[in-house]
Amino acid sequence: MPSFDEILSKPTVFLDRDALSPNYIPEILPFREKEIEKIMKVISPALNDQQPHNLFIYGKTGTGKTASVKHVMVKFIDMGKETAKMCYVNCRMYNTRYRVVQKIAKTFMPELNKSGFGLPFLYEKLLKWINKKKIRLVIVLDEIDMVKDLDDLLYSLTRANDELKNGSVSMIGISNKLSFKDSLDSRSKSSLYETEMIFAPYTAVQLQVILKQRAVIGFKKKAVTDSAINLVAAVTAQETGDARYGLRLLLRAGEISDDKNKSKVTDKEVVDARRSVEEDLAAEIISTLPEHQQLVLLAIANLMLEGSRYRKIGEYGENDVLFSGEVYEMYEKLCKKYSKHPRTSRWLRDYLNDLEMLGLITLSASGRGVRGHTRFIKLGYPPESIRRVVLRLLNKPRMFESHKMTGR
DNA sequence: CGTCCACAGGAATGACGGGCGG
DNA sequence: CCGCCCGTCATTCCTGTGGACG
Repeated sequence: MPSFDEILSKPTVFLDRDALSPNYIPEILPFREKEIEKIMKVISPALNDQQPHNLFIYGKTGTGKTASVKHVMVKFIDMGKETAKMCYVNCRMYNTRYRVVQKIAKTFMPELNKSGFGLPFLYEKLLKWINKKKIRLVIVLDEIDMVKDLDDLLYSLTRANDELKNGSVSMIGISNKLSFKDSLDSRSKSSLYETEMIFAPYTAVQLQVILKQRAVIGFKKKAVTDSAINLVAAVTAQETGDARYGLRLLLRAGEISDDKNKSKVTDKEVVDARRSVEEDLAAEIISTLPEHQQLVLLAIANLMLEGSRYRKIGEYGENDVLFSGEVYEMYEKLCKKYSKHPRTSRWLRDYLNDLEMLGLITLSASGRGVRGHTRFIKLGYPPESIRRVVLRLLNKPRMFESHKMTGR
């Protein structure tokens, strides 16, 4: 049995692992100077007792949107202006109008930190506070496309400005989906898109610089070869250009070196790391999913592996697409196996949309119809990985929420 | 040409749980 | 403690779409 001391005294290539976390905000964000300046420009009126324009930021995952905004936020707060406030809301967690408003209200008025208050009550309280203190409030809505009743939320927040005699409310919306723009009604669209910014994906060369910057902080001197970093950058650029992916790859490569008691991270570790990172990313998302959604994923993965009832090879171009009907059948079968009560097929249709939002599956309209309206379903990750991950979660379950009633 | 199939997604409903005021 | 309000989630019911089929 090893002791903690033994484990901690093991040699390691790391200096500060936190620097490799996607949440780490470095002093300098390379290749985002212009973007940061623009964000500062947009919200600067708040520091001057004026109402800033709303801002919408679009860019693929891992292009530094959140990091840039948070960077600006730190500077904003450093100004120490009493009447200028910023509030960051991650809409993945606060995904309804109610939850968002509650989050904002409780950030500034901790005494409201409980549920049970009605939305109008919280809203009034918030307005009163802004009005009384003449606050210029800037709300950052990260992953704004996750909000289910976004139109209502935007309406409430814009309308606030009509009701306020003093102070104002502005928003910064951040999204990695362009398509969700269409689902907004035109009034909220025009208010949210007063100013618009686009973050382009990093190029391989830019990724190299970014990764090198983090590696210097995160790893011991000379612990990573230049060639390994370049490989990570190349692989990442080739995948999606998602800087987060690159960081994770680097971190995992370091862990592999430590496991093997090597003092250097080389190309070989990067290659090995690549295999496990993909599965990790999926596992992370899947583990936060409710049980029934996991079963749906398992159903899809099974069908992809075993072949589908309707599908004839190559019939609809891609030969690995599924219909929602067969997914539901398989899901019912799995429910039986795990003795859960299946939800209805109506529920499934809504949750397929949710899973698409998370990037776990892809839905595409069959268009000029296979069967009227039907969507093709594809997995965003290799089915073997998904199956492995879900089975692991299903069998050794639930440290949280285990007391929740499942059946009926 | 009408009907049916297989699906999409809107609206209404009801169970549930937290928190309030009395 | 009770009844009530509120938000959330799943179910039920329903209308709409468009190719296949008789």
